[in-house]
Amino acid sequence: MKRPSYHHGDLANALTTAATQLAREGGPDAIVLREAARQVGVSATAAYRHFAGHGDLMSAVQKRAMDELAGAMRSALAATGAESDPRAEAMRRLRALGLGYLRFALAEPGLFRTAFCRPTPGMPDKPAQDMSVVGPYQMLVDSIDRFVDVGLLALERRPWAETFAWSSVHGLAILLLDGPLRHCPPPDRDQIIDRVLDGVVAGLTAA
Amino acid sequence: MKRPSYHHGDLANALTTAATQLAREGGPDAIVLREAARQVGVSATAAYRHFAGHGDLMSAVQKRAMDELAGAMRSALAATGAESDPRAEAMRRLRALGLGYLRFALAEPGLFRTAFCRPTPGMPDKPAQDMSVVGPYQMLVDSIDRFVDVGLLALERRPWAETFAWSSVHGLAILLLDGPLRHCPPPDRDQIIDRVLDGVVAGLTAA
DNA sequence: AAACTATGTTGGCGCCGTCAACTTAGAGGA
DNA sequence: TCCTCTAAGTTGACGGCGCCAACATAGTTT
Repeated sequence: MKRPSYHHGDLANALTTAATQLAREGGPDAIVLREAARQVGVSATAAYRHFAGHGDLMSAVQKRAMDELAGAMRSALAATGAESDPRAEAMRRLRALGLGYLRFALAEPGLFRTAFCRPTPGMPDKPAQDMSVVGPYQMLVDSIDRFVDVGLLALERRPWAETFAWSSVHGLAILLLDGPLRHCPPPDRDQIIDRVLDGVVAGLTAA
Repeated sequence: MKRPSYHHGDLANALTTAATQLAREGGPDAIVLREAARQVGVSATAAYRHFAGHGDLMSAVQKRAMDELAGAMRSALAATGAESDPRAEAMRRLRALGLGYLRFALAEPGLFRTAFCRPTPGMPDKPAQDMSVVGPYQMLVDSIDRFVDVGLLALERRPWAETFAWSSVHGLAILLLDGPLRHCPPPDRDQIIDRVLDGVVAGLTAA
């Protein structure tokens, strides 16, 4: 595992990958710059040629995590078969999105927590960070727009509708991962997920 | 600020208070054992006579934070005037609870984040911890039981209904504090909160 | 009064993020 | 071709952290 030349060639990427693996296994707190450098086979301070500091590295990992989440949601959406009734289809797509979100959170808790962890002092906290969320967010917005298109959601109730949906699903993810539901056995868990998705759809489509 | 005697007398409490103040100002990551000891005017290792370690201290702070949250919710509930229509009253109480929850999260972000932060290795993670949440949780359950009592929520939809409500409100809190909504100006914020609470009530009471 | 125990203190370990100063390898112009 | 310049890595050090072992002190008990 010794690199042939003095210069690495793609250290920024290698460090981000190593740090992402750390986050995958232990969440945001497991992202330790020195360990990532160690795994890449480079001195700790070498990282500072490519990252402003720990927060900057973390922010790179966040972006990767968010991309993985977006991918999981995309897959979940793609795995949803077509439907004749457009209303049923709109609901099914929204549920698929939520399910993809939750399944990712449960399958990759470390990455999920990292994706949404609060910007540490020393992190950019620029619009760039919010941009990385555009994948998941845009999918959700599109999915809710369909509700309007097929007449499931009145235009006057459209504003912030996606925020409601996102809040519910995200909150459930947090409660399942870190909250009081964290020791909930999988059968109950699946039932809860179903019920919360029911609530979201009902909350959106209610008169 | 020098204590008169060699023995402090109530060090555990003093440390917890100091640590709680740290958490209030900077969230869970700001809870640093040495700093708490410093502020109390005691050597760092003295804390180990009263706490198993950093995680144990943190867990004590968590309990305090959860108590403060429960207090805020209780106040919010108490501030709600009576209502003639029992259905309207049930809804109003649930909304008051959610509002109290969210206002606390926004007013005391550090404590709120600490209250719900994931058990670190080294923390008990015993039922005791889940017990501390019994205040907020029980209030929510009671409030939703009223929905059943007044016929707003069918019995068959009762299971996990409080989980749905909690997820939505908790998720919104997280998104507002740390998520993509963290720079949302207060007017929009209040509107969002209203809309999400609408969604919760609608999701619960939908046919 | 003596011994015991609960509660502090000091000093030190290994980890962390970060900085300053030095070294190396490779690219580009004379 | 050689020489220089600079981007990319290195070493060594600093202060802060959680934690441990060993020691000191002050109440309590007998």
